[in-house]
Amino acid sequence: MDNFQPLLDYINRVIELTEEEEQKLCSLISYRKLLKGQYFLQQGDVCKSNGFVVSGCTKTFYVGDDGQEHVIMFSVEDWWTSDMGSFISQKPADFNVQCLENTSLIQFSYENQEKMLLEIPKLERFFRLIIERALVSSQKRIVRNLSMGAKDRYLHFRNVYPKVEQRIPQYLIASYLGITKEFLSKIKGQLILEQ
Amino acid sequence: MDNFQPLLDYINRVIELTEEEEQKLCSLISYRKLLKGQYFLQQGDVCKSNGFVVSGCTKTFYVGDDGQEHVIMFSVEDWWTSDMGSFISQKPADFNVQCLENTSLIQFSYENQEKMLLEIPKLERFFRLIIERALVSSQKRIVRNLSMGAKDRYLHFRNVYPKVEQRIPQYLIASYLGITKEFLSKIKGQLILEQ
DNA sequence: CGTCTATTTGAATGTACTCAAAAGCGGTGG
DNA sequence: CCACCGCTTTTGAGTACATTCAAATAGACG
Repeated sequence: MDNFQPLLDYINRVIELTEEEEQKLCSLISYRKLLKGQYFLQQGDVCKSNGFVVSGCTKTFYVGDDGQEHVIMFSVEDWWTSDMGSFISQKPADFNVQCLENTSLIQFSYENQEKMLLEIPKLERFFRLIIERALVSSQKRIVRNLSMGAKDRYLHFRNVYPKVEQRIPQYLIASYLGITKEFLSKIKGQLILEQ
Repeated sequence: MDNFQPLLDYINRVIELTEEEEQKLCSLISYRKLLKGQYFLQQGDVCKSNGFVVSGCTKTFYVGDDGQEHVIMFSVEDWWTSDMGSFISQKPADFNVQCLENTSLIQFSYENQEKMLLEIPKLERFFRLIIERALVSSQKRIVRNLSMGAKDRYLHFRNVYPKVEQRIPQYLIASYLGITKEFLSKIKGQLILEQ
């Protein structure tokens, strides 16, 4: 399937798959298109598949007891999207995943992912490596949240994901950074005055 | 080696190793004792090994530009300790790992870990699974930091790690929670008044 | 042009921090 | 056994960073 090429490229940057393995893999995944606003996963449902974003963008968010939304992550091209906690345990999800744009993604269902790991053991390594990297990023984010003020967290975000910033509404970025939309607006105002 | 039993038990709770594999594994790891206050890893050094804590306790922390310490995690019995970012890239570490008590741990050196993954492919799965769990915890911690006030974060910590709380000085717990020691003290005072 | 959503602005408030000082708590030695 | 030391915790006053709420402004789209 032509549609799966971005994923195969992504995987082959980490490990090397044979033709055969690629075919096997492609037989176990599926392609899906979602419209802006559609949910890939809803809080309370079991996360039955991991998504690899081919185009578009999703936000993963948590709705607290007070009804407030907290953005956990954005997923753009070549990123994964899911509620990993729900996926690995097959228990109800804590998070929602919703499309911020029309989004195409490749789905790994729980059953098929298990199957492909048994049939293509190399993928164990692949997933270990990418999850290691994700864990490192996650830890670094915790450190930033502990050690930086809101302004520096915003500047960091802007430097690291300049393209992501441009396609996502500011109030969602504020939520991702752990601040209110009003305060982010004030920070931006201040940054403009500074130079 | 008798000393490695806690690790073998831990691994066998996740996957199943044969006698042979256990022996192979044990030939590639080493046992190490550190005293209270000693460093397992220092910021700037390359993290050459992952540690599995058999007894004792370590803190992993980051020293910011302003000189302030930020505790990333505590590792007690049956937990891992390292700077994963440094370990997987073999680049200088951002974090320090220091013993809060006399600590015994099992070391996985970078080279030997690679070797064992090649010789015991099952371990790829093992590490994938435990890292997945670590990533889920890390994400949940981010959510707590975004969605809860300091008091609720403390209560959560106290509920989830009651034993850990008792053996670690309060000012380090404050740092882990992302608040000052003074403020944690005030929260505790307030909690006592409340009931 | 009007409507809807997103962003900005301002004033009042709250949560958590800083700094300084005092109190508590082990351990050690006289 | 008590006095002293170093380290941790507590307390308080003043401050800073970030939030809330309300209202005004700006942008996007039909």
